[in-house]
Amino acid sequence: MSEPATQTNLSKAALTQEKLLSAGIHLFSQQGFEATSTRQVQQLAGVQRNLITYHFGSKEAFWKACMGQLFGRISNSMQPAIAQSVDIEPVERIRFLIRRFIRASAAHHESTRIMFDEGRSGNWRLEWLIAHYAKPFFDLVCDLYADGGYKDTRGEGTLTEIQLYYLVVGSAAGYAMGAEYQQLSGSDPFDEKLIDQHANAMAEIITQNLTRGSERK
Amino acid sequence: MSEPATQTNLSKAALTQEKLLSAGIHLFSQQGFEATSTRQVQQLAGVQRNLITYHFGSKEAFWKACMGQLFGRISNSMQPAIAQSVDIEPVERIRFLIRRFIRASAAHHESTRIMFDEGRSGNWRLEWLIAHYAKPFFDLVCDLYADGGYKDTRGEGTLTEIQLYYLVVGSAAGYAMGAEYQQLSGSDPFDEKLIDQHANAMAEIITQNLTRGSERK
DNA sequence: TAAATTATTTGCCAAGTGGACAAAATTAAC
DNA sequence: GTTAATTTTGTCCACTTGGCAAATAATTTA
Repeated sequence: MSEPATQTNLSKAALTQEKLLSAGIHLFSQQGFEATSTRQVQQLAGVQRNLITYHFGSKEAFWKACMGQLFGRISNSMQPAIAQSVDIEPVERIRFLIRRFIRASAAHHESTRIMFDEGRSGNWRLEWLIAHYAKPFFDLVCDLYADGGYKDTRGEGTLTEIQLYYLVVGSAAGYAMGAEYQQLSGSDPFDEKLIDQHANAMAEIITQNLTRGSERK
Repeated sequence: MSEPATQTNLSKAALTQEKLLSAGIHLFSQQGFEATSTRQVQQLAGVQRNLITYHFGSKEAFWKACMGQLFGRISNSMQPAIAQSVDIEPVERIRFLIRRFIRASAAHHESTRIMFDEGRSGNWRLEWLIAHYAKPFFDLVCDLYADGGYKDTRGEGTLTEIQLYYLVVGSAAGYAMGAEYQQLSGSDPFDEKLIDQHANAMAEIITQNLTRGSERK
């Protein structure tokens, strides 16, 4: 009666968990961890009041489960692309991966909000996010940065690795701030054509700056 | 005894207000509006418990006062630069203003956090921020976008106005997320040299993409 | 089908919060 | 010295929250 369910459980319980995770991802990303109550999550999920404790043990464990699911989705989208593009010429590969990442940022805009929330002050959530998501992604950026020849021109008009990281991540801010985007521009941030345009432009902008840096040298 | 103080008041009361505003800006930007209590603000400010109500009337009015001060600082830094650069050649002016804005974003990184918080869902705070800050700034971006000749090449590898807006604003995400930046890169985001490098690189990147667009035409 | 395990529902609480009102006490102004 | 401005202290009360525990229901197993 008191043992948490395992992942191998079948439909009913698994469905409840899925509903909770979806609601949790949404609310944690919209309001942050502290401002989100488990009751709120359960209500949005349309399930009864104590099922988070039952299925996940605690609010903290539930948050980690939500993040695992959210960043797992992104990983599922990026990892194959990363692996399959190893043989492509570096600059073209960067272009490809940037486009891919921008589209993933739009599709999973909750992740941007989460990072914007938790990146401000150090706590156990930031630790978790860095270890499971930010650090691996930053390492990838560093690898691509080196492959693209950025390092040779450092310091002139070029970005450091971490600045490049935030340029890419930050450019997805519009997806995280749908309400503001909408009110400022009058257009829908999730319009597929606009997302593609954004993805293409970012790929151009960054590799272009990279290439120019090489030419300058 | 119950009338709020006017701005013309002298030192003692004015000092209390300043301390409250500084603490309020810090906490609102660090935790968001809902998660920040007036007691917390007063404690950080080192003043007694009911002075927010006394000096500002309510938490809501206090928030607006904080935002007025914060965005006023940015305005004080940007407006003269905008006015004094009207005669400079468009692309060079864009370069100049971008550098200026990036430095202001680093100096007043609270503003980025606030926008990242409030841009997510529409409420009276977003209304206020858009009317007093985001809209005027977005209009400026649109003007510069037009002056720079972006409009002629739209749709190829270039950004829309709103995408450009978020590219610039979002690239300052690193200043808003000091803890994450620090842990990822090991360096201090507020190092003056790094800020300058960032400002210069952003100016290069954007005008370069702009120029390339024109050449393509 | 009975027993056992898993899952959901409901009751409850102990503690804490938070903004605002009110009145006293202190300080400054005139 | 009287008046007004400012600070300090007291208090309220509705509301929230995470979690524990027990009751009920559903599902599985023997």
